[in-house]
Amino acid sequence: MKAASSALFLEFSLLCEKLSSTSSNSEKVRLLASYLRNLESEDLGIAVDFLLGRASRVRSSEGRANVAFATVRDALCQVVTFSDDQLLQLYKEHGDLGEVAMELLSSGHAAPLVRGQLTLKRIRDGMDDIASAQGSGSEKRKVMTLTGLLLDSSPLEAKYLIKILTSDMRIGVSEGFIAEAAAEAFSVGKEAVRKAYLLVNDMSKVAVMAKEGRLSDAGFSLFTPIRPMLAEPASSARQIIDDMGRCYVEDKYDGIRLQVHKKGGEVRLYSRAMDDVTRFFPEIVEQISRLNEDFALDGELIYEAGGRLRFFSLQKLLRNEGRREKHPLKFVAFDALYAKGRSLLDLPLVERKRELFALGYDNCAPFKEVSAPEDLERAFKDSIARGNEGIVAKDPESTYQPGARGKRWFKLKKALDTLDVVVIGAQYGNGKRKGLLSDYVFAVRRSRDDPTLVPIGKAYSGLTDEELRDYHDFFMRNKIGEKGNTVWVLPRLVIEVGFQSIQRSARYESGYALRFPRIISVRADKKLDEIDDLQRVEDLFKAQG
DNA sequence: GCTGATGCGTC
DNA sequence: GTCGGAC
DNA sequence: GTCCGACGACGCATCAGC
Repeated sequence: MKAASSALFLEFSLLCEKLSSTSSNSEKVRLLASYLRNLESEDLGIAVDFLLGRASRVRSSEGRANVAFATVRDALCQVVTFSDDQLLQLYKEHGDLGEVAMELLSSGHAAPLVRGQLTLKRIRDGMDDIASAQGSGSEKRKVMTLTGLLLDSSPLEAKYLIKILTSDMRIGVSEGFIAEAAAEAFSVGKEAVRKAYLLVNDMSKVAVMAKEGRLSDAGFSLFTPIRPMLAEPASSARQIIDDMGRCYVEDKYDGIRLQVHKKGGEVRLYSRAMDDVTRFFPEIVEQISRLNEDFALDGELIYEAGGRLRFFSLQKLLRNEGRREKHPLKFVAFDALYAKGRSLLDLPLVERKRELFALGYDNCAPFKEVSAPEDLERAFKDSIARGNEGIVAKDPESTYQPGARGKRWFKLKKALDTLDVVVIGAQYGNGKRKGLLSDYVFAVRRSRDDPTLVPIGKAYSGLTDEELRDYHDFFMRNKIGEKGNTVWVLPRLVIEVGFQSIQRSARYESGYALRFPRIISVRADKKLDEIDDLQRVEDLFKAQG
């Protein structure tokens, strides 16, 4: 008898099948709980990671394996024969690489006579191998390892193998359900599991803690980031006041969310996804390490010069390790999570602000208390005038709720600009939008006198499923060509797109692109000669300052 | 050494 | 970041 | 209220292939 036995991957795959075919939340929890209950600790950790599409633990906190379409295609090539056309066709039909793999394997070209048995641990080892591949030849190595696993996979197992590897599970299960299931499986309180998760921030660890009765070990600790609290979008100052009454308001900066932990001489910076980004921003480390106290702060990293380009300037630095030049970076702190040796998460904002300002850090975000819509409105205008995105309004009595987008923090952003554009193409969707033209490419006129259409962006967001289905048929009737994933259509459908701002772009012929585009309405009343032109785009771009 | 494809993380 | 859909 | 999935633009790192 082998000591290192491990749960079968086939059972895991069957569970996933059941999960994806049920829409009932309670049924999902029940299925998960009865599966998780019988796993020993190591398998439990792996199973939770896999359920969340987290392939490996090496190299990346988010479990990414640096594998997507191309690598999977190359591995499948080793196992089954198919043409490029076939593959694209299948992908178009299924909108999901895992399902494509299942389909290809079940056509039965290459099933070996004897298949090794796949266990969770064996898959995890393979995933680790793939994720840790680096340097010259790493692509080949990834393909080889994946091929090895595929050779031992039944079609169903291949489906989930690929889904995990590409972090593309789509089984309707995420952290929330796992938390509930772990509570049920190991007979512990749901709240205890949730609370541990907010602090430990790793569902696979939390599940194991629940199993082993160690949930109470969880506590806030320095150098373990927590999920940042989020703000709910609001449509007006009045709505915010109606919901919260009195609130604290501060500017919404166009930067990068940052959590700063300091203990003694050690300073660590964490991004919104809780990746350690310390190495990219030495300026901030230097500023923070001058301070005396130990603490954890929440705030926004901003670029102080560059006008409209502030966010882009930051983005350039984000992966740029070991640079020599200095940049005008500033960490604006707006919350304190930990100070004086204790967690502040359960204190109301009023007191957290007090603790924050008591640290003597000179870049705390200024804030004001308001209780009238007009005052909030004024704060909003002032913020825009300072070149910021809008405001965030917070309930002074609220505790810090990690990861929550509740009605305790609201954000109010600048009103959208809009353009009337015409749809010139549409792309096939993935997952639940498989086989559906679900992403529209649109264009403006070159000028008032020149009706040539120049592409400027893509959008789907804003349409309902029903509308997508209707326009799918419309586009198929107006199809004039097809290339890759895109169907080109006669320019007949005029839509109004909203966006946050306009960017220079090499991606589109127009030379511009839209930030956060969405479809506001379909302008069936408008004709092709009524859409906006490039001149207007340029005007809007310049007006941004 | 350069270029294009690919992957990933920020908003 | 955005949004719609389902519970 | 909350969770989930289907999507936008950008820029950088990495690797394959020339």
